[in-house]
This record gives sequence, structure tokens and C-alpha cells, in this order.
Amino acid sequence: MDGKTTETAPYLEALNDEQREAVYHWERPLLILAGAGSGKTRVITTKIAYLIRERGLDPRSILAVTFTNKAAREMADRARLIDERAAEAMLRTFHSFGAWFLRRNGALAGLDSSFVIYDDDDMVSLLSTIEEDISKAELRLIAGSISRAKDYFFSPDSPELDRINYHPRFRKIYARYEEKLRHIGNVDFGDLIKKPVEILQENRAVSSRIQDRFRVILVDEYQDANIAQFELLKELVGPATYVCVVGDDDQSIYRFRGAEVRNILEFPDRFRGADIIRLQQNYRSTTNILHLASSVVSHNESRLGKELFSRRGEGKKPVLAFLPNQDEEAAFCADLIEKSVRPEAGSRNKAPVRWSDWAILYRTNAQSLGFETEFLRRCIPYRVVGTLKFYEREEIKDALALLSFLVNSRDEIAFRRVVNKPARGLGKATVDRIVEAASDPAAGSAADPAGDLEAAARLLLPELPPKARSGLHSFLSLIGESRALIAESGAVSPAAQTQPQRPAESPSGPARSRPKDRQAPRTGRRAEVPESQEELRGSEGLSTLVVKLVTDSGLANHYRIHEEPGAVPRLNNLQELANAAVEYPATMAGLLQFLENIELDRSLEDNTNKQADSTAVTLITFHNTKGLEFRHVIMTGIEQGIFPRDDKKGEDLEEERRLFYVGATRAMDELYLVSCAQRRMYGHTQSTEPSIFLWEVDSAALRIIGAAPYEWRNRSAHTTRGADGASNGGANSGVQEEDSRDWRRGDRLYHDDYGYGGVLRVRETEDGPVVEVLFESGKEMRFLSRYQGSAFTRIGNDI
DNA sequence: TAATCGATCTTTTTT
DNA sequence: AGATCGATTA
Repeated sequence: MDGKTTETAPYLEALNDEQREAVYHWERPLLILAGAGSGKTRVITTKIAYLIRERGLDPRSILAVTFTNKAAREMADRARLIDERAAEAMLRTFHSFGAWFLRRNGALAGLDSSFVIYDDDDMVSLLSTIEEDISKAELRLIAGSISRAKDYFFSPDSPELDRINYHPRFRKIYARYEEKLRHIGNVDFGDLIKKPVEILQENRAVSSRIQDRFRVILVDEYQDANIAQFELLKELVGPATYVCVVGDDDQSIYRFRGAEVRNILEFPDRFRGADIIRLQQNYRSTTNILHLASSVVSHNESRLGKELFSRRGEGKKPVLAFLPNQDEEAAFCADLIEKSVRPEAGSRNKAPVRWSDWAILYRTNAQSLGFETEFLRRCIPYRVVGTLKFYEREEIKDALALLSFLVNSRDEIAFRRVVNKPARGLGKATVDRIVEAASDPAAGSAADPAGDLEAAARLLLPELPPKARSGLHSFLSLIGESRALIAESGAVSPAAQTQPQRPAESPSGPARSRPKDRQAPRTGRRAEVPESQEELRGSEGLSTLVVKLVTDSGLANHYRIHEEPGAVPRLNNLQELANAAVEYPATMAGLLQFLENIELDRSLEDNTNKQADSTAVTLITFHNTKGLEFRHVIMTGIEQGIFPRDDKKGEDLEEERRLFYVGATRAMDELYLVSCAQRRMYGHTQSTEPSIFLWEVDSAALRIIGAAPYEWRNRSAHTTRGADGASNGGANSGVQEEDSRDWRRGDRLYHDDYGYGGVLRVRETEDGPVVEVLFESGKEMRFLSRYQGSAFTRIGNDI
């Protein structure tokens, strides 16, 4: 309406100075150090809109990469809210971007465009076909090493490979794994990053084409990028590309999966002339909470340094509760939550608290059990985040293997999984024979299946004993019929895999189509699922195919007959999978897209036993809380050996400390820490010490409940400095015994009831030393120092 | 092919 | 304690 030049647009006005600076920034590389809750998503989304509106960039030339689908979706939604055109920008996860790239350019690495993505389990299965004599547990370790190697961009012939796994055989196994995977024609997660980098490094034409297309590259959660992802970024950023990464070195918690904090720490070195903008205003938490979080994470050495502040006010003091054991811990949490949500009649002047305002955080999933039991007993509604992986269930993997085999009939892993399930009289020997025939056709045989297992099976069919023959025949019929179901719709036929398909890139573009795809598994199709399981139903799109495969293969019946108690949930899950397929067209492209979306976004929650959980307490691991916030947070199991685990030191300990930081900064209003004196672990009850992190907390920021262990209570001169790992509870106790003795004039302390105070003098009496304290309230009190109990907390007298 | 019995081990896990 | 795995057995 008004003069459009100099006025700040409303969408920019909502930002603080640093945020605005980050949005306006241009030309040089930019590192945005965004503290927890500092509004980084807002900055990124605003920046995207700004680039389009004010700088006139073609939205299609903007690439924003995240780590989770959830983040990608949120970003897309919010950017579009500011400017519709943002829908044209490419907002993807690293892996989904890699898949997009490989579907188009994979041929340059000998990759067919219709590859299927293997998950960790598939990796292990693949390895087991290579090394039959190695135990599964060991294969898992090897698979992990291969993943890690790919994270670090190491190939089987990399000299540095030994850094990942120095076992002499590893290099060879890795090489054979790669060979076989290539033969099958599929990729694993690591390949989705590593292969694009290789292609870009080796093909000037491709790399300049892609650098030409993307003029702006934004990376979210950069602290979690691994080396391969850094390499990818380097390849994507050309001389004219504007690159901006956003992250928080204090929130890097995926080191064990290859994330490299160094990426963010060294960004200014890697991208010359980079600017750094720090977002340090936190909009989420109270000052007290931030203070506690910072006091711990500041013990880390490798960090860029950053001090968050909040204008939300002091807020309530975080509470540290020392409890005897696990059961008390659960009861404590339940009490706390119950009292806030169901206040006693009479005290009704408080703002209402909902169950969903509460979150209970723990280090390991196993710890959720105690809470679940207690909450069940007390009828407290809860939801457990991140357990029971839907797509890792046996029946789902079976169904997906059938679908995968339709897409790629060279998929030995899928083939082996389903060809004799349910039992069709095909033993290992027969299956091996088929697999071998697929790659090495018998001498004199006219046809060469060229790795195609279906073709090989057909060729071999007449030669098999009757029982195996009829079993294999029925399997082949199933595959044939199913394939007909797809081919009918006139999509790219599996045989004609020569030209690349673009399943995701319909005219609407990937950014727009994704959120839509996602709604399929998410929205409430629960009503359609029949309670009593007679028939699986699916009559739309791909769901027809899923139901046919699962039913005609006999899988559904297999589970129905086989497992009396477990059958219903399994069948429900299969129905759920069919429901998720509804929105995809029954074409090869649709199937491919369905499989890819499942592989890359496994966040579909287990719907089978979840109630309307919009209002429920959240039980969640520390790791899973990243990016979330809750009004009230309880951090549980803050004990040495649990959090951190006792084998952590050096860099690993620093990571645990960051994890603590992440947890604490989830809290908006109230934060509780719980530390137990005893805990049942691995079947035994053992006594536990307070976590080293509790030594690092500024105790002035705490209110203590329960009986603090003696050592902790007297830890005033604690020595935890830096991350040398030398200081733990045990190492400290020697110092403390000497140091903890008596109160002295001038010592500062905090009392649960009376607040802050200073020691006026200490008198010796027959009952021991008596401490006279003057509190800030003006009140003067005398205490027997040996009864200081848990009511007293010494505040560092070394200040 | 399935069932069963001990031995073994126990994190976190965006994709 | 509990799950999981592999070997042994029916």
C-alpha cells in the first residue's frame, strides 16, 4: 500500500537485532550460532522469504537442508506462511536430497534410478550373505563400522579406514559389501551422502549444473553434520553460492553416529571470510533454568562460547531431588505431575496445567518402564516417544521386502527374507541355488538372468523337486500378479529401467508434495481399521497392492494362525501399512516413492495402542527431546553411571554434558532434576552416586529436596574444572573430607526455608559447632552444624 | 521345522 | 530382569 522501499516489512519487524542481521546477511559465508530456543527456525524461514521477496531470488535456486523430516516439514510450512513462493524452494533432509540427486545422476556411479534404500538391518542381512560364519552380533558391529566409515567418507581403500575399525578383515569385508550392494543395485543410508559427493567430485559438468541451480544453501542443525555431509556441502557450494549454516555447538549430541562438532567449530576456517552471528536471546526458558544449563555446559572445553539470556524473568528455582531409589523416583514424578494437573479443591487460583505440559526425560529407554508402571497404576495418561519402531517390526519388514522385490528383483536380501515365508518348502539349499544361478548361469544355459532372481527362479523351476517347485511357483505367481497390478497403470515398467524416473518431482515440486505425502501415515485413519481382524482392506492406490501381497503371500494368515496373542497387533500394523499406501498411485513410480518415504522417514508412530494422546505426559530420552519444549521438565536418573555412563571421558563426556544441556534447555517454566541413591540395573540393585554434572551445577541456582549424599552436600570446593575427566565423585571425596569440615565466618549458604544467608560466626559447643547465620531477609538463625541436613546448601565459598 | 534351553549382554540412534 | 541369540533337541 504505502511507499514500498525503505519501510521494514512486518514479517521482519518481529525479529530482534541479531536475528534481523542474520536474515539480511549476504555474500560471505555465514555461521549462525543459534542457542537453544533462540528462534533459529524463524530466522531460516524468514531468510528464505526475504531472499525471495527482497532479493528477488528464484525460489527454486534455494536449497535448505535439515536432519529430520519433521524439521524439513516445519520449515516448509512456516516459510510458506510468510511467502507462498517458498513452496518452490527445495527443503529436504540431507538424505532425501541425496536420494533426489542419485535418482537423477546415479547412473554416473553405475546406479539404477529405481534403487531401494537399505536400512541397518538390511546391511546386516547383506553382510551375513557374505560372511556366513560370523555371528550376528559381530555383523552388527561391522555394519556399524561400515556406516561410520561412510560417515567419514572413507572407502574400502582409504588409508584412514583403520581409524574406524582396525580389524585386519574389516577392509576386505567392507570391500565385498560394497561390491555386493552394487551388484544388487541398492544403496544404504551412507551411500545417499557419499555417492553424490563422489559423483560431484568426478564430474565437472554435474557439479557446475548443480551449483548453477542452487545459488543459496542453508543448513540447519549444522553441529550434527558428519564429514561426508561436510564434503557434500563443499561440493554444492560453488564460487557464486551463498552458504549459511545454523547450529549450536553445545547441542551436538550425535557424535557416536559420526557427527563432527569440528564441522561447526572450524566453519570459519573451512569457509574463508565467514561471518559469525550469535543468537543468544532465549525465548523459551526462565533465567534460572538457563543459568543452570549454562553452568554445566560451560565445563566443556571445545565450544565456541555463547551466553544465553532470557527476558522471561528469574522464574522458579530448578529443584534437585535426592531420592532413595527408582520407585521413589517414579512416585515423586507422579506426585508432582498429579498435584499440578489435579489440584486439590481449594487451591484453584493457579493457571491450569495439562498433562502434556510435562515431560520426563531419561538417558536410556529402559528407564521408561518404571514410570509407565506407576502411571498406569495411577491412571496418568502418558505417551512414550521413540520406542517400538513401527517399521522395524517383523511383519512390516516382511511386507516391505515383498514390495522391494517388486521394484528390484535383484534384491537378494528381500528375496531371501520372503521367498520362504511363510514356509513354502524352500530350504536354504534351494534358495542358495537360485541366488547363485542368478549371477553365474550354469554352463551351457542359454539365458543369463544377469542377477535377476526372479528370472533365475523361473529358469530353475523345472529342475526342482516337486515340493520346492510348487512352493516357488506360488511365490512367482504372486510376484507376477502383483507386478501386473502395477504395470497396468502404465507407469514405467520394471524392465524398462533405462530412463530415470522422477517420482517425487511432479509439477508441484518436491517441497510441496512432501507434506502431503506425509499426511497419509499421520492422520486418523484409525476408524477404518476393523477391530476384529477378519480381512485386511485396501482399495485405493497402492494399498490394493499391499493388501494383495500380504494376503496372497499367506503372510497375514501365517501370523493369524501362528501367534495367538501377537496376531492382532501384527495384523493391525499390516493394515496400518496398507493405509499409509493409500495416497500413492499404484504405479512403479508411486511404489518407489512410497518405499523411499518409508525408508527416509520412519517417524510413523505406533498407532496401534495409542489413545488420543494430545494430552498426555511425555516420556522421552534426552536425545529425542532435541527441538522440543515443555513447560515442566523432569530430568531423571542424574546419577554417575547412568548419566553420564561411567565409561565416558574426554570428548565423550563432553557430549554427555551437551546432552544434559539439551535436556535442561527444553524446560520453559519448571525444571526438576532427580538423582537416586540406589537403582536396579541388569537385575541387581546397586548404589549410585550423584552425577558429576550435579557437581558442576551452580548450587545457588538450585532448591534441594531430600537427603543429599554427604560428599555432595559438602562439595563446596569441588574441583571439576574443564573436561579433564580426572574429577569424579570418588576422586573428589578425599578433598572434600578435608575441606567440608566446618563453616567459617563469611561462608555463603542457601536454606530451603529462609533463602540466602551468610555465616556471622561459628561457636563451639558441647553438641558441636553452632553456626549463626544472617539471612537476606534480615532474620538471624542458629543451627547445629551437624544438623545442617539437606536444608542447607553451601554456595561456593571460593567466590 | 519348530521349539526350547542356556549363555550373553545390556546407550543414545535425526537418516 | 529381560531380551536376544545360537545351539541343541524333538
